Amino acid sequence: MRTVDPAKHAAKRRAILDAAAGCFARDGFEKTSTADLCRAAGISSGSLFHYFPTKRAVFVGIFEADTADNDELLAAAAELADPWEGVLAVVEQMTSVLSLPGVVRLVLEAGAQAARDPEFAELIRGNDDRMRAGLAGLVERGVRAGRLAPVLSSADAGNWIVALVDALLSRASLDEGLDVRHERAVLRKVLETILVPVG
Amino acid sequence: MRTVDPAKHAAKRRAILDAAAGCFARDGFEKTSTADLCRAAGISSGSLFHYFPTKRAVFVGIFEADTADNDELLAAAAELADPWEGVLAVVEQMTSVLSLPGVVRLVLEAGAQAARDPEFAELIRGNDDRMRAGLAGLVERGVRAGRLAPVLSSADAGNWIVALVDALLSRASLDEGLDVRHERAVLRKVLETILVPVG
DNA sequence: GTCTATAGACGGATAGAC
DNA sequence: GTCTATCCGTCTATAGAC
Repeated sequence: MRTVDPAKHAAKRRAILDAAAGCFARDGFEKTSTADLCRAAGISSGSLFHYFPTKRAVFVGIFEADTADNDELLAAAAELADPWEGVLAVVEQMTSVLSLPGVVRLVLEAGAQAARDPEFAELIRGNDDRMRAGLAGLVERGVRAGRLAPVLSSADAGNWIVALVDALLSRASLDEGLDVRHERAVLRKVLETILVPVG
Repeated sequence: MRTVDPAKHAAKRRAILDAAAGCFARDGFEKTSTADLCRAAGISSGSLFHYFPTKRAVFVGIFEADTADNDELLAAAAELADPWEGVLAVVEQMTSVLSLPGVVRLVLEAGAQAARDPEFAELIRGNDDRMRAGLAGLVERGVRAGRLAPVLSSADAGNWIVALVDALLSRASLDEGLDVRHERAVLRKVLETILVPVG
């Protein structure tokens, strides 16, 4: 008999990843034990290692899921008529997690882990690269349409938009009382100064 | 002993911190064992715990030492006649560690640790605050002298200069092959666009 | 004999993987 | 639940300066 239901398998996997994300965000990768993961997901240790070969695989799995989300976001932005609006939409979405401390911490943890896990770093960098390329494309379109007159090349602009968002995230994680609304406004001002929307 | 030699004690402490910084940068806080620290510093566990009560205290000690360094840097910059040059000097110094992968990784690790160690976060944030305030002061002086015409308030400018540098650091940690020279040039261009040096 | 500095063994606890 | 490995920090012991 076929005891394998792929949909159910994927759903369980996702449920484990969701529970694990909370653990990793709260305690970090190293200090999260596999027992913690089992408890959070409400499963046995046998079950955990059925779905993932190692603790690391659980952590990596969380960020593999991000790739698709980012592509969606960029595709949606690319469909907007105004590239400047597209840039703003992407930035807004990227900074929307500022109100979710767990996500910010998870990003921090990913950065630290990537520093000593080259394979994982490649995954993270791949995600970032897509984001940078997508934003660079939006800027380039804006330039061609005469909508943007950036002081940087499109490629540099894409890179630094992502960098600015990252900087805001990391500061938010350190400064609990940060005025998110204000900083987002300043970020927008900086973007305007660099990208120079026209018309 | 009456004859405690404070200089010798401080020197040994510093030597341990230096050795530890390498370990923490390479392996992270959690994965660095106290035995690793002892090996790196060439001392015994008894000695290590004579100078520091816990492993965490060693880690924290590394960043406590930074406070003084930053203050020095800001003081030196404040003495320059031209505030814009002062800003550039500070930024140059802050980004000089880009070629030292160890330092970059240590910064990453600090961010991750701060996310779950409020007391340590306060130390890091304190260091950052001084930096932000110092830069804001430089910008403010530039404005009063008619040397700068920034598109942001001085306080916001100080905040975002630090953010820009942080952004560059975090990107460098992920992307080994980053063209540091180019990115520093772009950073300078961005600073010029935001701060608008006049004359 | 008191104090600092050093060394290194050891214990109780906990981890990951199965 | 098992099994092996590892870890942090304590504890005891030794050496020398006063």
